[in-house]
Amino acid sequence: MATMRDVARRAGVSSKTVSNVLNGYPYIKESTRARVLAAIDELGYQMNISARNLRSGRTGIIALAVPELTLPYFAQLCDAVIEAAGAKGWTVIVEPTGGVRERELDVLSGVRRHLVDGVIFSPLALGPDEAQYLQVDFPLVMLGERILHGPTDHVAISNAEAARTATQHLLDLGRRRIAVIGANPGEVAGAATVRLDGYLAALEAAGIKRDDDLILAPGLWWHRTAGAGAMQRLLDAGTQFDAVFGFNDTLALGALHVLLRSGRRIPEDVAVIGFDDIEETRFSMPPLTSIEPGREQIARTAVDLLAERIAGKGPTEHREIYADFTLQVRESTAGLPSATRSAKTT
Amino acid sequence: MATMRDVARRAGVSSKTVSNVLNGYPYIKESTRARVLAAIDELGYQMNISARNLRSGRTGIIALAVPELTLPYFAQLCDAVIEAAGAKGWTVIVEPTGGVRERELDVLSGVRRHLVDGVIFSPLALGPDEAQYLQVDFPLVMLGERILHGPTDHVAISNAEAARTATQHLLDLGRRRIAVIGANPGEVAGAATVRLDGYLAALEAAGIKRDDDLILAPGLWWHRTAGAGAMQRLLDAGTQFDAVFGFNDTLALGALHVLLRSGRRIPEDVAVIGFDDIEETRFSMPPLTSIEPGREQIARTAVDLLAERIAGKGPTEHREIYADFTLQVRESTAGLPSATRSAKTT
DNA sequence: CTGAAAGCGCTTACAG
DNA sequence: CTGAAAGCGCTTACAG
Repeated sequence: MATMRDVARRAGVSSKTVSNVLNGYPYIKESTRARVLAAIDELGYQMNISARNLRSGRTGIIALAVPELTLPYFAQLCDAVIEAAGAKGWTVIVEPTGGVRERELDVLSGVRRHLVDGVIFSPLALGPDEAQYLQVDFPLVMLGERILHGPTDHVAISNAEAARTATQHLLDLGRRRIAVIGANPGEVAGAATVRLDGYLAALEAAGIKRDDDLILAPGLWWHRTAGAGAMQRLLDAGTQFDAVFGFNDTLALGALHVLLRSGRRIPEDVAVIGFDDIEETRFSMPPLTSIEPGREQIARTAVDLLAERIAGKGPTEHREIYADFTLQVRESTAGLPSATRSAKTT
Repeated sequence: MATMRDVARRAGVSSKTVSNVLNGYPYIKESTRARVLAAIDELGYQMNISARNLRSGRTGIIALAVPELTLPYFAQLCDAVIEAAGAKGWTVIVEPTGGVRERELDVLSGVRRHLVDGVIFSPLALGPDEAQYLQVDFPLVMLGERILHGPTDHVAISNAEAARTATQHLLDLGRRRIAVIGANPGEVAGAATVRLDGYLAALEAAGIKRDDDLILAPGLWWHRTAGAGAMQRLLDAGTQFDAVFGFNDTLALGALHVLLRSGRRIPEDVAVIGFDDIEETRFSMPPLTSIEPGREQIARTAVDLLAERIAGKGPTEHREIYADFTLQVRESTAGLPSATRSAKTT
């Protein structure tokens, strides 16, 4: 494989000049640049990123660590981050941790520190007691709710407010027995806790008493199957309810499935709302009302903050940005008289 | 940040000895090893992977390049490859290409050649005329149908046979007007072409003439919305049909949505079948019959083949492995009298 | 079982 | 506008 030195020799210059050409250094005679580029082309030269990295510390690569790609929220988040980073000329490597503690610590331990310029990290296993691990010597931007107010920049969903809005939407429709799927007993911090707070706040403001029978814990992984299981337990218990709030869309879609199986009419008997606004919400029957959490904004902001830190800019203190959410009303709560339903996709 | 030399100094040895300890070299006095490990611990030393890489060429990292994570098939494939690679002690970096030609060429050009020990690559933009680009000087395993019989190891779905099985399943149910969504006119090779071949073969065997009105092209990206659009066009055209075969599950689910909107009963009026067996198939109403393409096997085989190539083993000639598929019959084709429908999730 | 020397392929800092 | 020297932090090849 050709090295920079080979290119230099062929072009009749020093390797410094080749390096200058490749790095866009402006003060190069046009004829020199042309000769260098020709030599690069002829030799099929590709720079060795490890070597450049070893010397300069830069790689042009950032890492995005998330729990699991099978959860649509994270898959869509990845695509959005890749998009935002690409606009800045960066490559993203995605590092799924499986929500495994050890692999999440790896992200922070710096094992791959030298491969990337910075890291965007959405933890699942690590919690609020472990903020000390975030004290790292590389640019790091945190996502999610597991560790708030840590020592780094942080981009988060306005979870409590969004959950309150979702609950209020159901209350506005006249629902009073609203089940939630997503509680995580024992969790001190995390999306589950914060969203539950928002739910409870809305109930309290409406003068409705908390009923623990309506608060369901589907487990750590918010897949469809967990939502289906939780809903089945609620039905089996015979608890009365007229609405369901899934703390993410896959939980809500799993619950919706079980409700339809049981013969409930949606939303007449039970209104259903989710959270994340994944693509699939538009295609369930009926389409699922959801909270759009500001995914694009989260991705863009995380990349922007990281870019500043990598450039050594930004304020000394860490920043906490909360993205803007939107309630997306669809038929799973709003309903439509079936006569006016269109065959067109909403 | 501490270097190997710092560790060596602290332990009173040479950096070679530190290197030996870290790389599991067996012939080290136990007391020496203990001193080195203690020094590593005290200094919080982390090896610089770029430096090791520059010298040795090994990184312990493999790249997986796929079009887009928002497509559930690829998200689930990623998780499966990460799992299979992790069992071998490898880290995976995921490189979404967006199906953009230039970024797919980047994967092969070696820009990041020095960051990874090998690459697993599922192209979308690159096609059969471009097999020459696969002639690279690093271990590469190809996935998908875009470039068959290239110069590298290849793992593929038994697409034609699987599509034939899916079509035969519909024929066995007595369906005769089977629409397909997923054709890609102008494509010379790819999943669309091969699956269409399988469909046509099944029809021919059953003595049914091809009807181009039933062959729908949803575009390059097989998202739900593309499936919905294609189905809407079919309905608008007034073409009669009694079954739909979506070339992937998201196309089928988009079509299913439009069919339900239009008031069709599934499967009584129209039977629907997909391809990929994504998690969501179990939660649509009705649940979607699909082809499980052997995802786990594909992931495991791709990693195994790559491991052999990285180790410099394996036969000189390239290998082509076809994964085993399974037809997963669910209610979108089989139906169930509603009386016997259980509230349980299948 | 361990060490001293050389070098992987770049970029930095300094000249000119 | 361009070059010669040094060095980033490891591992290889060779001694002992």
